[in-house]
Amino acid sequence: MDQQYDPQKLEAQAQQFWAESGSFEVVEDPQKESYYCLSMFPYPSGKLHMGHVRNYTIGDVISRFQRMLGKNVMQPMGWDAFGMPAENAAIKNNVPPAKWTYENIDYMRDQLKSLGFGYDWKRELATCKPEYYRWEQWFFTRLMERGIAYKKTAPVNWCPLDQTVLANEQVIEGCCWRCDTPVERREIAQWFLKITDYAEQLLADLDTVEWPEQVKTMQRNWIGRSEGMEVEFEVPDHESLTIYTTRPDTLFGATFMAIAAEHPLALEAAKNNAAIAKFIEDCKKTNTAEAALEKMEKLGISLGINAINPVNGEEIPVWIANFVLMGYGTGAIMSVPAHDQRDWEFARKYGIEIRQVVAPADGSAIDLEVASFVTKDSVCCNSGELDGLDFESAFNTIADKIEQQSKGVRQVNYRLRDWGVSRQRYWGAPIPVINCADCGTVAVPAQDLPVVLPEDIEFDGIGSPIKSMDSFIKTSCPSCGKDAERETDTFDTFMESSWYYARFACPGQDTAMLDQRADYWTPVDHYIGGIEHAILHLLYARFYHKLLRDEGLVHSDEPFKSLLTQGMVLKDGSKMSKSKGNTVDPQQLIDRFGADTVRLFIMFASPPEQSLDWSDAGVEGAHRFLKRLWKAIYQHIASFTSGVNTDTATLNEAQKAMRLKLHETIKKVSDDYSRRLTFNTAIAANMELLNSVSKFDDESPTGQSIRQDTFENMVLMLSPIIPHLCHQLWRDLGRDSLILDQAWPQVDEAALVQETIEMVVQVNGKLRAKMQISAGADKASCEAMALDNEQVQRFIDGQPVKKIILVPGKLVNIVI
RNA sequence: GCCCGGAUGGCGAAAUUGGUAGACGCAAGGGACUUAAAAUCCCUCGGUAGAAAUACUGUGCCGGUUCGACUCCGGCUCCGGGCACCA
Repeated sequence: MDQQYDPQKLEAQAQQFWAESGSFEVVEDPQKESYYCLSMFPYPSGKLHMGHVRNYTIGDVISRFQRMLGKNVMQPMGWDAFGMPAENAAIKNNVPPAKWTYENIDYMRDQLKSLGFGYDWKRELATCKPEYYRWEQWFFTRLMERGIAYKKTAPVNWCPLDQTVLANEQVIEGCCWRCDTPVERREIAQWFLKITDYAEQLLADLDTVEWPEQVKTMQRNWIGRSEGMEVEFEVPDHESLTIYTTRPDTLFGATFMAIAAEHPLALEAAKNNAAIAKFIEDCKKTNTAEAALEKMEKLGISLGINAINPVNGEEIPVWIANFVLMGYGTGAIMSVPAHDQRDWEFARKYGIEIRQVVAPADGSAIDLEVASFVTKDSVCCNSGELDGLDFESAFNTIADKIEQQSKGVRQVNYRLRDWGVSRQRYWGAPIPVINCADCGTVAVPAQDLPVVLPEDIEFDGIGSPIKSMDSFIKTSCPSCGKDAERETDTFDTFMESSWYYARFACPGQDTAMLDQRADYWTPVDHYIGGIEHAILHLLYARFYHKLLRDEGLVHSDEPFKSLLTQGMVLKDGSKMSKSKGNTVDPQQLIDRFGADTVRLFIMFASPPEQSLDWSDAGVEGAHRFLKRLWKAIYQHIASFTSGVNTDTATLNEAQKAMRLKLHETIKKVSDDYSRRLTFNTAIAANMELLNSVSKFDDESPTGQSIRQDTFENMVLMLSPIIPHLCHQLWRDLGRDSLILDQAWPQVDEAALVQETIEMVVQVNGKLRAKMQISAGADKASCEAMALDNEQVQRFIDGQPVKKIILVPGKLVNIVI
């Protein structure tokens, strides 16, 4: 064993050993319990950032720990390789997106290897490769057949100068990022997947997964199930207006109707009213992002026509309002300003009546001059036969009546909208559709797949190059054989990331999307990734898994059994990003301190779900611990001769205390690794253990054996986090087995038994004394000893004791 | 705007089921070793008062429940994440 800890040398050796022995290559083994540990694959942006290092270290620690529990662990890695940054880089550096992407992948793969992650590299995939996306294209054609994929118009951000579609992130304060032209909203035909058909399942199955409650709540809110009614309002001389409301109990309070700018009734009115046409035109000049829509000023214009309220026959005016969207519900609402805040603001602005029709159930007063009153804990008033009824009774009474009169129906609605998968961009998987003048949209037949994205292109950034590439576009109709054109839109990159986890199980499969190996490995046992993916990616992947199931390709309902959402990596209180200039390059730290130091610090600095504030000084602290550990073991083996021999019957007090500390640590650390996933406290416990064993200077054969046993267990416990160092130390401790294949340490319950314990004594809940008492002491003797304590007597000061609360083994609280 | 989180010493954090607030580490200060520095080792380290023992006080703010609250409840403030074409 070297006297000095030399991470560069030792890490290179360990990594070479793992690569040469194929230590992390796995195959299906029905005899062993499988464990699929997956970290969200990276976008190959150039080089690893600290968020990646954190994500992949967490996954690697869990994988190595599960392997020590005897499971058949699969941990793959790949590349989420399509997306806009490659296009941006292409413009900036004048290099084709494909070349840029492949070079980044090569560089980042080396970085991952230098961090010692235990990936099965034989399973590596990149989503931009035709052998990957061909199955996505094939699956899409299956979804077209099943009616899950369909085409409809939807709004996009449009730059009128560049004549191109913009992503939300390319719209800066309402203007095009490239030419600063004000952006417009434009309706174009796009492909959608009917995720709304699966809304109920996506909601219900959330109860079956072990995910953070926070994420489940976010998904529930996103799906947004609501029970309400569609109600029809007659409009004299026009088609009637159907609205959706979750509050039919407030129908008597409707004082106007509001419809979307794209609503047929609005478009009809615009034909002979210039002011209305102008207003509709203005509505198009807003961003399509929800945040922008919600923050903009509420504006409207009256159509000058009235609708008839079916509950009381009242005529109320119809307005166009910019906060009503055609894509939600029916594109029309009834407005009850007294009991909806948006309606309230709108009514105040345009001087519309605010009529209270429900009051707080607890009888408290409300002030409609200040704000609307919206809770469902309410009682009806000013509402005819509904007066005095609570929300539920009023809902049912009015719903029954409206349904009897055929003026509306009960309706469950979801906030969730169908998934728009078309992107008007170049660097993505081509949508496998051919547009024929006679046959319409025709799916590309399976034998003609993949539709390969041309990679050798000139990219100017203004529009996708394949949109003007005849060699790509011109083809013949698979149905009638006549000249036809390919679809030039590509898929949303969430399509690729929605099924990669299943494809990892089936490397080399080139005749099918998935095979039976997917059933051995999926669902993923543990999925690890950023909290920023809590809704979109995780919801789409859940949806896709159900689609795969319904196609018979997998046989489970959910893709990810348990989920760990890691927090952000921050520097000086804000997220590390290039734009803020506060990034720390992991590579420099790896080169300087070694991968183990980086892994240790990142796992020690905070628990995985919390944000992590980067500290360069903390890294040095982590490095110091590794040097201390090395030195302690070096000194130990210099004098250690005997084998491990701990005859526990004859131990002295210090020896018993050392074994107690070791087994307390094993117990705590096992719980931290398996149940709590708090690796920071697992590391802290091992630091304490090192501090204890360093003070344990018993050089007797028994003492040495206890020290050897302690070090062996410490190295085992730390090996998932600092695998290179532990790989070496295990051998230096005289073990010729491979630490990777060692079993996780076992707690010796006998070592945990103590004769005396410390109890805390409180007077009126305040800590006043501590006492040593025999572990088996009964209630009475605990109380007697506590009352007898001098310090306690001082605080009781002769006052009568009202009661004594005893928490066994912990504390006595004397109440006076 | 809507949804979801978070806030504990100079800093990162710990306190797992309502039961000793600050484990572990960083930084800082003092000391040992050294010609010197680095490295290493030892000591101190929430605040106030005190030589000390110790006392009081302290977990973003205001209030509540409880023998007992960082932990539970109600109301705020500030910070972070997501909001459907960033991944």
